Amino acid sequence: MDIDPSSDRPVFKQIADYFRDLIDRGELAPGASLPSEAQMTKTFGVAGGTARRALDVLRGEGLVVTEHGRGTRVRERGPMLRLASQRLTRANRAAGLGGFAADMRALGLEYRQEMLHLGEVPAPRRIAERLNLSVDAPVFVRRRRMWGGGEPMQLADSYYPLDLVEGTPITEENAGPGGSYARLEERGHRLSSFREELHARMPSEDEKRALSLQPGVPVVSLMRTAIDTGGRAVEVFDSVMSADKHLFQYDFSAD
Amino acid sequence: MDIDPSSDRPVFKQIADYFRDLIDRGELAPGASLPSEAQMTKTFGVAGGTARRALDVLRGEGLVVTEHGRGTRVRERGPMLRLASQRLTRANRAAGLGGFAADMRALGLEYRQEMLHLGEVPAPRRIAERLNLSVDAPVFVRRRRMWGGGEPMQLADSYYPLDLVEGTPITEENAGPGGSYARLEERGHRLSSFREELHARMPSEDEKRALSLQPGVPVVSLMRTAIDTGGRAVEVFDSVMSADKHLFQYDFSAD
DNA sequence: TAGTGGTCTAGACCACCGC
DNA sequence: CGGTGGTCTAGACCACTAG
Repeated sequence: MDIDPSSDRPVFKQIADYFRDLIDRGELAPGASLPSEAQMTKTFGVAGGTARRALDVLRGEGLVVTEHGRGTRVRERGPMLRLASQRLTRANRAAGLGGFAADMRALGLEYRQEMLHLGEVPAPRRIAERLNLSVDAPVFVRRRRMWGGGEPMQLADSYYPLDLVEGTPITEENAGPGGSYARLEERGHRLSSFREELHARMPSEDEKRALSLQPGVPVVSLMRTAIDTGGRAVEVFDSVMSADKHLFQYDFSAD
Repeated sequence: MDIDPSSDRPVFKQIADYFRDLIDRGELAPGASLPSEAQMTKTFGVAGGTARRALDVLRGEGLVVTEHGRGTRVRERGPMLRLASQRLTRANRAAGLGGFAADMRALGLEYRQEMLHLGEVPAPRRIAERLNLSVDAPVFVRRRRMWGGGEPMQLADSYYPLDLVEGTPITEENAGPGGSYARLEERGHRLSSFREELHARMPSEDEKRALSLQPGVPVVSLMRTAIDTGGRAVEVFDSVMSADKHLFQYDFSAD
């Protein structure tokens, strides 16, 4: 409890250090309660604001979660979804499941998708670049929120050149068995390769809401471009998901 | 400047919203100064603590950086390093550069590595699992901090089974041309494949210091396992780097 | 209702920056 | 030196949770 007000290190950081240490060492197990702010003012001899700032630090690091009126607890971490590049092989697609559905099925979680938008939009720059179109050229987008195990798992926007999706179920809410990749292949665009680009950052306010993110949890943006055997980019899949719940695995040759 | 003290939304969040909006819309360009806290107390009619909390929010989101005595500015984002899986092909290794050195060379940044530790350590669980050893079995580690363009870029620990590195330059500060992968191949362990596992999270205090991370910037943990043609794991490369400065790209077949 | 967190104030004092 | 952020206090008032 060694808080030293005369130290160079600010008191609120010392208090944060104290609890971080307890958590790291497992003496405060996930789910365990931290003392209330009022308690801390007594045991550490500080004002309420100072106790509060210490907790702010831990919240910002994602170590604890606070519920108004109930107190502050050590965060419990759910299992992580391991997204391996093999999930997108033809064999897996042939099983009749789209990418995300297959992932969730593998984990035994029930799955559902919520369609947020379906229709033509002008291509944002990052999409246009990858589809080899000009910025603001019309593209077809399927914008949805994917749920797994009753929790929002990712925001996923799939973009397609218009000519590839007209008259296919890709423009409908249900893209059919095997997902939209299966539809593209039926239409003669046999998929040849994927490029995935990953980037982590803090979420925007909207993303925090849409994914029910705790404070202090980053998101991963995954952008996947699907290329057909003719070398044409036929889809850009642009998604955002909680970094907390996802781990990405890629296997590749050393040659 | 529409701050409404009677709104449900807390005043400090409204102030944060106001500046976030200016930044998003580009009206406050990277490098531009925000008003001082004292200024804000006047223009928004709030106490100092409230103005400060608004800035805390923006700092936590990584949108602004504050320098003591100098003020708060919109963060300037440096260029991102694109780490493509192709960087580890044999052709690139043959060019005589280790993985990181090649990346930095490609960007025209000068490069240097700082050795933090070189020697035997008991294998942590995550390493032992990947090298197929038991936990705490002795392994050889090269623990270093990589610098690029004068900034710390990553913390990188390479772990090796003891029998693979004894008597090789891998145990020395300079592993020689082509890096340790080249040494392993010379010793008859021709590399066959790599597995990379990525995961993003907020940094620990130590990582923040070692990588000079701004508040509100997540890190990416990249763990790479190198497999030789005999199917043996010959190295685990365990690294942590600023999410701000790195983007990861993987190309793989759709078959 | 008692206990918890959430917001806000007014002011003190210190530390760092740049002129 | 004046201006900037950084820490801390003491207290008011509100909102949510649970018994």
